[in-house]
Amino acid sequence: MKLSDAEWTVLEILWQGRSFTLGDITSALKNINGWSSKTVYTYLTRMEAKGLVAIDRSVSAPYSAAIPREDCVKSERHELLNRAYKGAAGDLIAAFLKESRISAEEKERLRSLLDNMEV
Amino acid sequence: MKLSDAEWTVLEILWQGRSFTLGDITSALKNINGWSSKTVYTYLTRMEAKGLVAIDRSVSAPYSAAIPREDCVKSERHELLNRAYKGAAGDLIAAFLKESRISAEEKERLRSLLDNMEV
DNA sequence: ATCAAAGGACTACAATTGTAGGAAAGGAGT
DNA sequence: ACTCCTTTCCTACAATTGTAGTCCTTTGAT
Repeated sequence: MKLSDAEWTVLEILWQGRSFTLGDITSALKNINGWSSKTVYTYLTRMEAKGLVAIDRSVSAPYSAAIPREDCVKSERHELLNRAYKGAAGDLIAAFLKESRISAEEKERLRSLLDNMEV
Repeated sequence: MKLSDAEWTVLEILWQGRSFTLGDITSALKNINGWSSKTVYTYLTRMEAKGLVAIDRSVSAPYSAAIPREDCVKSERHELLNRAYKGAAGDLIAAFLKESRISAEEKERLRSLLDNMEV
């Protein structure tokens, strides 16, 4: 499931866990990109049709995420891995390592992940 | 510069380095997704307008990439990092490490990258 | 009970993307 | 020079995405 920027933005709100009203979502997004509530509503219904958003019209806060964030994150990871690195995770990880500044604790964490990997 | 799947596919051909004719590209893509040469031509010209493809109509193989692959790979990396990890490279790298099987040599390479990073 | 604000359903419309068709022009073979 | 295949240029058209407007209903506030 390939998300557009806007869809991702909407889901970031919904992934805060609870259910929301249209007003909740609109005001949360107002600070980010100033959409009208109509626009937000359009997204919500279109995203319901795609299975990204759940709408329970019988309750007062009807909107919630229908897909876990981790699923989306994972598919973005795989997209990058396959598109840009043809599956070569080592190269990808090396590229991120080279261009990121990583704290000493992070380095420790990664080192121990490496050490504890089953080959 | 955000590439669609189709654009990425076209560029993968062009990134093979040399210049191409329309026929070259069409037949290279035929095995992948069977586009008509009209479709390929449409992509090439649209992508020229976006600065992704260079077309030199005065030579016999007019089409080549106008943007290096590494630039696109890098922007995909950043997109993932910011969208899904809010810039936390350590988490992202950890996720890739956890879900990939990496050879012993790769592990060595990564370990020494880690060791040689300036903090 | 009334009235304004919020929400829902439907519609709209331009830009982008995916996928070509047709007509015209150029080049390669005979 | 004639013909055929390829390439170019222009046009088309449906689906998706971004961004609402309208009109009707509901609900909360006084």
